[in-house]
Amino acid sequence: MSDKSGFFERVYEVCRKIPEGRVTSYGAIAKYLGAARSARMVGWAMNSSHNLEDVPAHRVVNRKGILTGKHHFGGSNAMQQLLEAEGVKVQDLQIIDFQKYFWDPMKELS
DNA sequence: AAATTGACCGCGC
DNA sequence: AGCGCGGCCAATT
Repeated sequence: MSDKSGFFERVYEVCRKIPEGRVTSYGAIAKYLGAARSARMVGWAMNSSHNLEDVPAHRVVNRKGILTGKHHFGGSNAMQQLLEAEGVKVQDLQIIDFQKYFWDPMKELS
């Protein structure tokens, strides 16, 4: 652990710090890591994080609050179910009041 | 070993 | 105001 050799390890760490009932965007995480332009990389990190149980990737959505990666959660609406189960209202793969549930790592963690 | 994709975001026209 | 493209790092084929 403490393997800072990878950009991913850092992403996992932030994802794990996401409180329940809260969501964040790829760009926010990327920006917190100092790579605002590497938002795509965050998506890849999640792909690996899929093997890790400590990383709630279902709390990570895109900038619009849309569950872009719900297809990677098993091909079902599992991701939406998980969010709703935590108190986040999701409609048609889009989070309602996304701005209200938005959790900024560099603003909350700072 | 090289080329392409990948759960994105911000800017340009 | 709407559509398109380039950029970032790494993994996959």
